[in-house]
Amino acid sequence: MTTQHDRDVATLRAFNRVYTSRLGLLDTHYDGSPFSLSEARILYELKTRTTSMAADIARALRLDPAQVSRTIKRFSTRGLVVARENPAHGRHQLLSLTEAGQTAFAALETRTRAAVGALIDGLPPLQRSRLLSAAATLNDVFDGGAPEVTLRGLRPGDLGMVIARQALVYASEYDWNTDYEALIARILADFHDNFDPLKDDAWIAEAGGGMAGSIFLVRGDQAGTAKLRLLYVEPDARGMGVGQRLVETCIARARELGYRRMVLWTVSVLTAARRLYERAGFTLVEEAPAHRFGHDLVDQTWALDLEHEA
Amino acid sequence: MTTQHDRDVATLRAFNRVYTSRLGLLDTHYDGSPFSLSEARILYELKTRTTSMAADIARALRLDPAQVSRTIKRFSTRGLVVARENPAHGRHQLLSLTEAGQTAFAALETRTRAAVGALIDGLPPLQRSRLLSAAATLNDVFDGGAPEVTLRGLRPGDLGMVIARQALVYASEYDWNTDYEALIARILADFHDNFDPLKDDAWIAEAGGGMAGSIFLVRGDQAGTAKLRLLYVEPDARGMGVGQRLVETCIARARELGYRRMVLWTVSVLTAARRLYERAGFTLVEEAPAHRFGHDLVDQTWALDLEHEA
DNA sequence: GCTCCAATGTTGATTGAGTCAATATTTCGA
DNA sequence: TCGAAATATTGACTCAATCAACATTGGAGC
Repeated sequence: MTTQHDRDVATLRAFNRVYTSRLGLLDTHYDGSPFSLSEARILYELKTRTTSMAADIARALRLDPAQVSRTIKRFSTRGLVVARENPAHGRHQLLSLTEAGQTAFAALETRTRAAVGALIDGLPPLQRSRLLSAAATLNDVFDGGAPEVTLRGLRPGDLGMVIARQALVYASEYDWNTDYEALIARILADFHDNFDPLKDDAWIAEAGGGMAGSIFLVRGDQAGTAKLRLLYVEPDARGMGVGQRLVETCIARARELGYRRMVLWTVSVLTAARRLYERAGFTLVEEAPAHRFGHDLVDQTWALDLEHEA
Repeated sequence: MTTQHDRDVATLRAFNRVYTSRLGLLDTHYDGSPFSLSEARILYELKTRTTSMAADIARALRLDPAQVSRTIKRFSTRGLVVARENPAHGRHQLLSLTEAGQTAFAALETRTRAAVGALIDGLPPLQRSRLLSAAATLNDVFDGGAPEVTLRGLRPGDLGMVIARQALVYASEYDWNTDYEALIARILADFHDNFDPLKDDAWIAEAGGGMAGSIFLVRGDQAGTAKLRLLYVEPDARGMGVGQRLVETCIARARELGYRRMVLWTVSVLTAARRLYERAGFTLVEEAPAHRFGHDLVDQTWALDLEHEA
């Protein structure tokens, strides 16, 4: 039996093979280029970090200091690099490109850009955009550090994404049918059409360039009562405090807008959400069985007094 | 000034650098492994293509025949590979792994899988899923051949994706406001709630694992009249015949369901869609200016007689 | 039949990549 | 002040990569 983990490993290994055979040539020794791949990488480091030690380059590129030393020596004899003494530290030497080195680098850049450009241009638009968005994602995953969670207001496409993600996730996790999707589509259409900036609000949580969650604040049926609606956290973003931030932000805004009470409707199977509500001070005020989304569920109403809480 | 193309090239080159420094070690010479990266690649080819010539391997891996020859020779002396004469062709030799070769390969596989698995497990869930989906996309872009366009029925999440993509694309291309998003959210909620399999239908076009377009068939106000709604083609998938296939499929289904006439509502700025309608035989029956989605647009109604056409 | 050509596989030669070990030098902290 | 750690270099070695030369074989074309 193959687990998801096995399949993930296979995917990544296949990617590795594809990369080595199809893309690896991207940086390799173009016909007639005076630089090998390794030399080009070192040259790139010399250019970007204007003054640097050989040891810095070795660390950045995970190369052996011996190899860097020899490469720098070759560059020196070719007149591409000069090593100045560091007055502040006798053992460090400051490497920098000469005029000739700058010129050689520029020529290499031009050639590389042209080659990469040709590869991109050779792809049909769909493939190109898929390639580039995947490449950008990988850059961010490996170079972007820990993904930061940010909250923002609604933008075009957000309503649809909220509908799509919730419908898909609850269909796969709880086997809910598409009644749920239609329900939230209508809720969000109403939210937009009745939107009053003094009574309503909404937030999208973003992490790593994608949606990580969402929450909506809507006026309730009675004056002074707000409704918290459609709290959602992406499965992959769980455990990052996204839900708590959304709930807290929503409650704080409700207070700002002068609401005295907040209610929300949910169903009992959504246990992760339940914990968030409890933590925020909500209490369960009503429960009733209901047949929804193809299942026998238990409707719940939770409420929070906004006046007599911290 | 930097064009989009320049940025794309930079993205891909950054990806290349990130890959070489962060992921390149994936296949490299694990401590104590008896195989170098190049040897491991050749071993992999020997395993997967059960019998093969050295020349095949050289072509597959874009290696020099000389290098393959020498590597195979090393493998032979280590007892990992045997070369049998090809009775059909005296110059070709059939290479295959010995028992020892199979064992060595299996050990290498185990070690590699463990290393890749450790890398995956070391990532937080969000990063992991982003990495894997990007890797899968790249595999498909480079190994999957031309993306095939397929049509399918609705699944959970589709309504939301249709809303999200149309809202986002028309906002960026025509600067429409979010009224449009709310409008189609309501249209699709109604579509779901009133759905009758004998009168309504919907299709999602897929290409390369993502949505490439969509179209909806809905019963009209008058008996015998169908409405074509929400035709949409992803910008990246334009020019692939997606729109035409959607329209043709929709019309064919309308005929099947016994409709005698088909109408559609659109606005005049959607010129690409207009061409599709004309091509399918629709004729413009009504035009009226209207202020919609934050702009002065021209509403259009098109109609197609389903009885007296091919 | 024959010749020419292309493909296959091998070997030699050379340069660079990659790794390990040893060493000289310098700085910095205990 | 001493020793640890970092920097830079050199030697030694194996493999990767590339080019050139060459022998061998099968097949296309005559």
